[in-house]
Amino acid sequence: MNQHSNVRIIPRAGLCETCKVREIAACSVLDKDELARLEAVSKTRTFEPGQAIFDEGEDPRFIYNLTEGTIRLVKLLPNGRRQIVGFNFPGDMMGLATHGFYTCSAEAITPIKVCQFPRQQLLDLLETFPSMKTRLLNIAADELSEAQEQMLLLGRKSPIEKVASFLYRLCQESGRTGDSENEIDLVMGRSDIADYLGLTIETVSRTFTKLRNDEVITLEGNHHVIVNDMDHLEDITEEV
Amino acid sequence: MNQHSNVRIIPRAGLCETCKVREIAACSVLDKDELARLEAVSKTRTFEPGQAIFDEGEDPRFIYNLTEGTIRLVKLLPNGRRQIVGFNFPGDMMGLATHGFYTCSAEAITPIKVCQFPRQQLLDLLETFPSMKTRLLNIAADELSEAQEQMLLLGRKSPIEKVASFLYRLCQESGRTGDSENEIDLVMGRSDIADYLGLTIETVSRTFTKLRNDEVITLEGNHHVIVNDMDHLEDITEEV
DNA sequence: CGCTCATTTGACGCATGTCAACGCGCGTGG
DNA sequence: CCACGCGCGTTGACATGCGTCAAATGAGCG
Repeated sequence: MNQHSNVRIIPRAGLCETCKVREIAACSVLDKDELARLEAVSKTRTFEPGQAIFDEGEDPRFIYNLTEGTIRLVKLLPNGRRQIVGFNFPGDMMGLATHGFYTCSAEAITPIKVCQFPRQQLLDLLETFPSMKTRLLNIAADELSEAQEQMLLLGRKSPIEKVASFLYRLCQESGRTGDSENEIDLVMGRSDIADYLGLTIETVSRTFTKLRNDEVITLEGNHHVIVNDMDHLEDITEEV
Repeated sequence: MNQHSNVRIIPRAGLCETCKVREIAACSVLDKDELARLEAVSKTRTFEPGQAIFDEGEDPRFIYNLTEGTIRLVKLLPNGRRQIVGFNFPGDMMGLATHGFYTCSAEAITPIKVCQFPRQQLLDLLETFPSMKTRLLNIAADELSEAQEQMLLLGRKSPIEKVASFLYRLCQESGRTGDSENEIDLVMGRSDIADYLGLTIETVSRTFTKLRNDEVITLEGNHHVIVNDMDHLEDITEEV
């Protein structure tokens, strides 16, 4: 499963300054000197689609910052049941939430790049970076809000509300990062979407079909979605 | 709904020192001097069962620390649908997770006492309390782990697995706080349990009955549960 | 162009929700 | 002290939405 063996470890040399998530990641609050100290303990690593960055239950030796690509956070149950508890995009931190072990696995969906920090070294450094500690606290509070929203979705929404909510969130995210808020690329497959929304792939597929037939969305291939009626989509997220 | 009007505001006078959650709450890491400064901005308030401490969507002016009693964190959907995203017990912080507004309501289940801090004053103080900021970061990370576990439960577990998981967690909590880990008091009603587990009250009731008939648990009244076979209960939490 | 895997579509059954009635405990008032 | 009503929980009958299983279609890629 976990193919840690053949990952490339890229030596760092003033890379933070040119980092693609320099402006949005947790380290964005650091000054040049602090950033240099952080960089001194960090490594850049790459993973291919399907590879695990870490596995649920492992000793959480590292904390990661995703700089390129998309990953899924996965929890497993006997019987092959799977729940995706979140998708991470560039700028997101992974591996902070633990109980003495990683509480979920992190798997690359696309080719990814991460910034890897030895956990204890990062936590030690954090004690000298008050601004970054505050930043992390805010990030954690935000993630908690998102998790609560997802609990509402999983516990009380119908399949069509779930899918609409999922698409609507991606649109907002897309809008915030400067891209068109009416077009989104789904880098994850239907089965990832199903395991994120607590549905089967068949139900996800049927729901996409229904949204297409109702002309709320247009599908160009399986991974590109155009939202024709954003207001209607928003209505569907909390249908009566 | 929200009956803020008739709550009692109790003046503080060195109360932190005798606080019942002094050893477990986030403020436990503070020294005497720091505690005095924290206490200076705090108020103690009490609420009766059913009263809201704050409501979803409100301006998050305060952060709270629960010192006595039990509260539920609630999110609502049109159609009367409700999801309880968590229960809080003495020592828990409330109101940290926000997006510029409270992301859920907090309602007293039992009579409660809280310690109320003006949000910005607490955040300002936090900048001078590095140890408490670290503590809060750890607490937030823990809550995130719990939220992920709850997503797994809501998205992928069967009713009996959900109820068993719920009871099993309460037993562990009970064990950690020094009480018997085989007996628990359910302060919340069946409808709170249902809305926490993403089920209907009927299904919760039937599932309790099944666990009783299978002699996994014994019910003494509706609110006191004795676990007869903890290993069996644990097995049921992830049945194949 | 053809293979493979992902996705879609269809048929079917069951688990869980819905609706309704009943029971029980508790507080209130006669 | 008992009768009554109300809220909460339980139980039963029924319906249906979503999961399961199976087959067809389509997209991506060598």
